[in-house]
Amino acid sequence: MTDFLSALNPEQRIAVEHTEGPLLILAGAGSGKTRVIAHRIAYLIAEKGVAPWNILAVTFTNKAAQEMRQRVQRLLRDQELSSAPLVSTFHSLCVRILRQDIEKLNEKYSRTFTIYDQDDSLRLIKNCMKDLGFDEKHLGLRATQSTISSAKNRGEDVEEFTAHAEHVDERRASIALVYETYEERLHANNALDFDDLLIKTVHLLRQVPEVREKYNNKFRYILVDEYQDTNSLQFALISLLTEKQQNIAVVGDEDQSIYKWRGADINNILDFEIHFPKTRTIRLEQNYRSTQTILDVAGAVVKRNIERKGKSLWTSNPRGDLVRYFQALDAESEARFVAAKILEHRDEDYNLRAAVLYRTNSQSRVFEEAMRRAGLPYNIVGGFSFYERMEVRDVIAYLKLALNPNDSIALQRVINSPPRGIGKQTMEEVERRANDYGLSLWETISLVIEQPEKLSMRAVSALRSFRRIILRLAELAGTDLPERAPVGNNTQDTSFRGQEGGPAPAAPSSVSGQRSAVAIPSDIVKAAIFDTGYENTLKSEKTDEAEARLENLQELVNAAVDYDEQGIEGLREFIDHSALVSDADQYKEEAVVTLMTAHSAKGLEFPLVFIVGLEDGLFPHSRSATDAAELEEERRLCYVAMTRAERFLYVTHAMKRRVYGEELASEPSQFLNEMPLDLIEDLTRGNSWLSFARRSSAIDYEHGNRGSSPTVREGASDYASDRSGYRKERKKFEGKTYDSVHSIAEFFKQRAAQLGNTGGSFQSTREREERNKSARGQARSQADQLRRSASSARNDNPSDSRGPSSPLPVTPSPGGSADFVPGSYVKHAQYGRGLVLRREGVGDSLKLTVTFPGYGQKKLIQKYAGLEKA
DNA sequence: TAAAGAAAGTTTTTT
DNA sequence: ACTTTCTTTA
Repeated sequence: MTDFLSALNPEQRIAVEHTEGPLLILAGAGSGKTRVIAHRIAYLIAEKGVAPWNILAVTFTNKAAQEMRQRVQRLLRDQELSSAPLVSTFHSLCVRILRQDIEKLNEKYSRTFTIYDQDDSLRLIKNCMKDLGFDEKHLGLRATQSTISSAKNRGEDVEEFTAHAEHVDERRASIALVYETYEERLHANNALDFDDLLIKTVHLLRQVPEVREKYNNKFRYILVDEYQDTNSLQFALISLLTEKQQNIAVVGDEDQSIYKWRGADINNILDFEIHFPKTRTIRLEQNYRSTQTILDVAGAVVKRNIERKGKSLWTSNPRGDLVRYFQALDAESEARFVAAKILEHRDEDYNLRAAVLYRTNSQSRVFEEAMRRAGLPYNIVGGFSFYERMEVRDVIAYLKLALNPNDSIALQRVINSPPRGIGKQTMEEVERRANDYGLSLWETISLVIEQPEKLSMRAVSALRSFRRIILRLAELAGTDLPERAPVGNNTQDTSFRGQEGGPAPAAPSSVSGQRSAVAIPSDIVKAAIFDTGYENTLKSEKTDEAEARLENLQELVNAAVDYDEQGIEGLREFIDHSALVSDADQYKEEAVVTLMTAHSAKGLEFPLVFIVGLEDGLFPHSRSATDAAELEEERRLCYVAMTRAERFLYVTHAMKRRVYGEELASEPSQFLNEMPLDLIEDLTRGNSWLSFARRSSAIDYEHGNRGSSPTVREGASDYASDRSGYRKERKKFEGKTYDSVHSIAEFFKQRAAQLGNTGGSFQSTREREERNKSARGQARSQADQLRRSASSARNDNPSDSRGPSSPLPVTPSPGGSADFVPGSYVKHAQYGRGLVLRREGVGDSLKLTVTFPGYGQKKLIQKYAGLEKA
């Protein structure tokens, strides 16, 4: 028999052996937590004789669940098992429970409920807003969705939210109305959104003792991964499930909490010992993944967080190489650099897996192109997942309709795709009458065919053919449908589903009178592609794009084959799966290069990691800039990204970047400044932000120098020798020099002060005044200035490089002289001719950001820099 | 009604 | 830059 303990270190062993009672495992990055969970499950089964079906392990992503399953399976490959332990995500666990027992909740939901993913939910909210007559722009569609979602996650139902809203403001009151309508319609569609999956499960467990009892008895041992990211609903769910046994083991790391924005409550892990009094706590602090250097650099960054208990992570791994840094000109050259480096590494070790981690999905495109050009096979996680592709969603919508024709969102999606002559006007009429009668769109269509009223014959026959298609699919799926919609009464009986908690739909008088054998899932999927005319329409297009779409649909059929044995329940599972797969699930271990967001990378590891786009406003993201807590979350995210690396870590940033199609200059990320510079190797050719940061310790002064250039002193070029001096020596120049190097420190201090951080603790009064002045100057639209400078830079016409006497047509900054406006050219004794990008402050503290060819961007104090117009 | 062309919004992270 | 949505035209 396998010895499940010998491969573990002492702490890991305790974590595995402590099987009874609450257990909190505080596991640092790379400390082998997945290993511990897998061993624990195997140990419970093999050594403690626990039945597999009494074990539940919960993760956040399907990918993590799958990995866990495989690991357990590998450990137990010698055992004869009657079943496998349940390893599931929170959401699929909820679906599993609800598909069994939701009818016991007595909220008139049937077991055949539909799951609305974010996109479906957004469409529904949109419909609600439209019908309520709210202006989508004014209220903000997405903002409304996220407000409602966070209310739901806080456990605020419509009544509570409305009660709060009435006293706040009009906007919130409007959202309350949308919330109310949204909930009504979800219910009328027999649909649950992602939040509902958790909410309804918690309700069910809370309100129905018999169900709670059942699952308490079933799941005698519960394990939760990434516990720091659980929200209050997930906590409630876990508490309810383990109420009786209290055999609950959770694994987490406060430094890797990156989902606060989604309602994750860090207190769940911090207060675990309070929630579960007899908790045994174990710390796993030995890192097996990364080199000492990578750990040191990552640790130095996350140490800046104040909201942190702090723990020490150590490793017996070698020091390894320095972290490598590269400053790119723009996003394209950044991507080229990354591709070139991956190729280089592959010359050494052909199987070296690499990851490129970015903050936002929009950054992925350039990297995709660069990889393709370099001939590197890559795998992209996120962005457009397979199940998010239009054609796939369309076919899934047909399938959803086959199982539940009252799903109005699915119906709206496909009623006219492929085009079958049911246009906007027709749909508006159908929707109007659906509202009047209080029927679903599907029911209304049946009614409208009988009584067309305003509708043209053409529209009616189009509707009739659509109805036939759905009836046919429903028949294949074995869904019982009433021959006709309940005609005539205009009461609000919108849900023909079971009033008494039963799955309702009518008597077993199916369409054709006799029930045909239910088809297997893949056949129904095929029918949804062929019988709907979808395939023919795509085929007749004869474009490459249509070709690709057809291939995707073929892929969908292939995916469905896996569910064939399970019959109609298989189809339902197939559809559930399509709603619940996440981006991270597309990650394939075999891929040479994986492109993904830092968020998606959580839980993964790679020998070679690139963290790209380390720029102010991007990473950390500008949306986090106003809030110190959010900035700390960004920092944790950066920490997560860095600790993915096993052997080689690269950090890069670009000088400029297109945002919304506009080119903007970018500053290096403050996180770069937080890395120990002596552990970083600069791969930039020529001058970079980093080389200036290093040189600062060797610079005495730089103001007023003309002609001769004493600026860069001895030792400045061999920064290798004074790497460590940077921070310490910087202080002595405070408030004296305003050269470009100083401005870097100044820049970061300002940033810290804006965030209300303690970063500016050693600033002088004078500096504070300076900052206040410059803040006023900054108030002007940065984008506007850049647009101006960009346009004049493009135009090399000498008349555009006018001196102070004829400035560009820009508003002069308040109170300042009109000299050196953004867009004009200046001459610097050392750097030569440069373009003014930005100006801040007035009078003596007038500062200019100037870009000099070959030297990059500099921030200069006009008074000292000795600038001339050029 | 559908296709083509114009305008506007979009990008933080995700189950 | 790119995609969705609105407007015009056939």
